[in-house]
Amino acid sequence: MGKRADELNQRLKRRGFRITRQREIVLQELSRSNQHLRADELYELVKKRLPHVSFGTIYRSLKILQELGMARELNFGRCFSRFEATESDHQHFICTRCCAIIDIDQPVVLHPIEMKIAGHEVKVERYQIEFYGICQECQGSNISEQ
Amino acid sequence: MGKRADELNQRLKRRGFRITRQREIVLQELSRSNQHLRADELYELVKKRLPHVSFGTIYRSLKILQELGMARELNFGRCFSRFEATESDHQHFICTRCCAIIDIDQPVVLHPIEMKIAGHEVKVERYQIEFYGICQECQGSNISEQ
DNA sequence: GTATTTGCAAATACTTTGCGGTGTG
DNA sequence: CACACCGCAAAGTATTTGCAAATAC
Repeated sequence: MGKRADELNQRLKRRGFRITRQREIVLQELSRSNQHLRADELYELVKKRLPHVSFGTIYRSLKILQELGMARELNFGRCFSRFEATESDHQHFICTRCCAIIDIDQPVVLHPIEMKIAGHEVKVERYQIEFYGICQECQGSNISEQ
Repeated sequence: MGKRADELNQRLKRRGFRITRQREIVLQELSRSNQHLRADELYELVKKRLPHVSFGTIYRSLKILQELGMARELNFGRCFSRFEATESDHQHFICTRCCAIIDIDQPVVLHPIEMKIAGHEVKVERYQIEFYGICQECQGSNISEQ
């Protein structure tokens, strides 16, 4: 059994959830495709292995995976909701024209001094940086540009 | 006429859009309430001044305001879509429990070196940093934390 | 005058939920 | 063998769209 599936089962068990093939496959497909999947794309992938799976199950599994900290929902402006498995900590570039999402793999670290949020008694657990702009492909389809 | 309305009219004209009371009021209400409004909240505010306004108009005006760079849509995970007027550049803290959004007014600057996104031929136009965590109110109503 | 925009309502898109049957622990 | 979970379908929620009337230019 994969290390990842192991982790999932442990976390499910610890929270009183049951171990099911559906949840395992949803996580597998989400992790395997290193992309940012819309719910319907994930549904199609899972359906190849579980032909009778339903959207309800996809959404319910995603919700639990998020609760377990093994998946994350991404919403960027007007673009669709996307989901990704949370393996590495990385940031995203989002094309404001075509909604393409590109992972920024090298760490973008905020200096401690910049993380001070004075005056607000909040507990910051994580931060997420989104870079917005125009992707290479959309630049190409511009009005005469090299 | 307000400076802000002036700016709106100029931008509308430049893009061949027409100047209408609806668009002016949508922008006014969005700017006046220094909050992050859901579409339905904005609708209620505008409705006080234009009793027959419709959701269609709200959404269409918001889309144009965004196109003109005078409003911005915010989506944070599972929380609703919110809209805000783009006056100052600031970042956001989002409570993962109650979806409260707190503005971080002091600048959080990324050092130039940290903005290099090597290997991707993209044009970064802006970035947005979101801090996630638990807000003061939700910390108070805690039950158990590990 | 005419092309854009509005109000209204219906349609759409995405997600959630109720329920009866199924499978895990 | 009890209770969580699934598949299915229907409902819910947020947003978009078609169209005739109103309005900006």
